[in-house]
Amino acid sequence: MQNRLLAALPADELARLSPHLSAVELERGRTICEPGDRIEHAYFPLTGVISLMTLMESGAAIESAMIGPEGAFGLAAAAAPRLSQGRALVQAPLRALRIGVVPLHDLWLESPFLRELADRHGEGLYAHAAQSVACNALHSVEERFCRWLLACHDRINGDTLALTQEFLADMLGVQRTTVTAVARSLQEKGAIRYRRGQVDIIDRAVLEACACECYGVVRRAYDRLIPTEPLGRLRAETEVLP
Amino acid sequence: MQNRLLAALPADELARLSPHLSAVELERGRTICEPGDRIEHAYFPLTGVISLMTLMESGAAIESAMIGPEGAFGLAAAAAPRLSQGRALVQAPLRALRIGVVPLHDLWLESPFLRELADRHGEGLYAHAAQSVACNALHSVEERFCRWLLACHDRINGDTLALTQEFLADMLGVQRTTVTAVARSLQEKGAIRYRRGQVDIIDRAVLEACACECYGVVRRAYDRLIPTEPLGRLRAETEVLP
DNA sequence: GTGTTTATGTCGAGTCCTCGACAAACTTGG
DNA sequence: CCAAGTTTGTCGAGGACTCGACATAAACAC
Repeated sequence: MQNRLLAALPADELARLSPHLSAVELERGRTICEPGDRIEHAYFPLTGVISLMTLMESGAAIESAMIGPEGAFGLAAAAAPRLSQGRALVQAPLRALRIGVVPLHDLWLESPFLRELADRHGEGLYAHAAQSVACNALHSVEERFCRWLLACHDRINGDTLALTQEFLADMLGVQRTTVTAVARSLQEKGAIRYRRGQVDIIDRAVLEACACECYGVVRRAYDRLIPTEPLGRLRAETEVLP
Repeated sequence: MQNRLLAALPADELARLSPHLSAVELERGRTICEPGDRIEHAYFPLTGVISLMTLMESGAAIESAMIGPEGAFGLAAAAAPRLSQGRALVQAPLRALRIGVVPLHDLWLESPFLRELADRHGEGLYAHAAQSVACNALHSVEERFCRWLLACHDRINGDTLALTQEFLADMLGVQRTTVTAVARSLQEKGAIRYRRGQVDIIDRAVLEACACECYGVVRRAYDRLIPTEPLGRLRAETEVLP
């Protein structure tokens, strides 16, 4: 798997970035940023998931958006120093290319492509969060559970997610007992199999049938926003995309 | 009241923008953009509220963020042509300065201040949406109702909001009967008074006590992000802000 | 004023989810 | 193997909100 943002950069610009990119692997559960931390590096996932979490006074931490190989964490800091709004948490084991914000800023100054990609990525994150606002207001826990599994599955290699029900309950902002009930129901439907701390995706079709529209909406938004191949000279400046 | 983004621009740059700014007044209920529409103008509210709504297949339309004199609609289109993600709806009667995306883009090309403000504003919108994700998952309708009223109150002149309970129910993504019950409860507490199609804010302190933390969190996020006075030459590029 | 439309009030059954408590099963470390 | 910790299963009472249905009241058109 490769990173879609890096893949969208023209080859010569990617070559300029390369000397500053270093490969990192981060285990599940690691936090990249806490709220208010200054963003020091941008991460371009190759595989794995970074969850952007909103922290509440009660201690609850809920996922507001998800970043995988289709995007990057910290891209907003390419333009100017930024503090992290929420917590950035490694949700599924991460292989990523990392770059300091200073060299990233240097390329950002010179590359209209990178600037355009950063803007589009920001739009994608907003689209994800905005959809989740409505999703959390309107959809059942089962629908949201399936949506979340699918989004995660898209961003990892393999069909196995390492996570506890307790953890997932936090991400969705619901009780653990509710997650237990939903997980059992989905297992009976043949969509997943789970054991202690692990969920296997058995049948994506069933999951998609049980998920709300939000999964597809967000996925299509990213597909429109983030190209899958390098931007041509003209396209970046003229093509009308949301 | 004036627009905080315009107020944050250096005087000479604002002067360059001025010839292209035209004053507009839009009545409540008017839609500025539907999903997928190309954004043609940016709006800098002087007073009033633009709601960014997420539309669902069911026809439900839920507010994901709110724009008032602290921000602008369509600023993302300053960088490059953009399509509207959701519906932009005039929520409270709007007096705004409007500018075509073309002249806005021209200044954007030359002004690092405008670019920085646009980025920060995008961060603010994301913060608003991300907070709402958690809010909708965790907080009661009464808390969210109060939060919404306060946010709206901040952005208008006066203490009266023209809206029906049905409409507010849609915005919050709940049943109208639930809104009716909550409104009555708040009236009994002396926080508001309402009649057909109208809500008066009587006691902000009571509303704040009944609202969830999200109101303050989002407000402080905007206060950090969007300056209240013109950016100095150095500040825009160096000051560390989220 | 009259009739129509729109907004609000009310009621009750039903559902989804919460919240606390505790038991059972698995995992890990000594 | 045993003890400790963690994860999952289960139960039940209760609450918040849904959903449909219908009554009432205000605003508006004519």
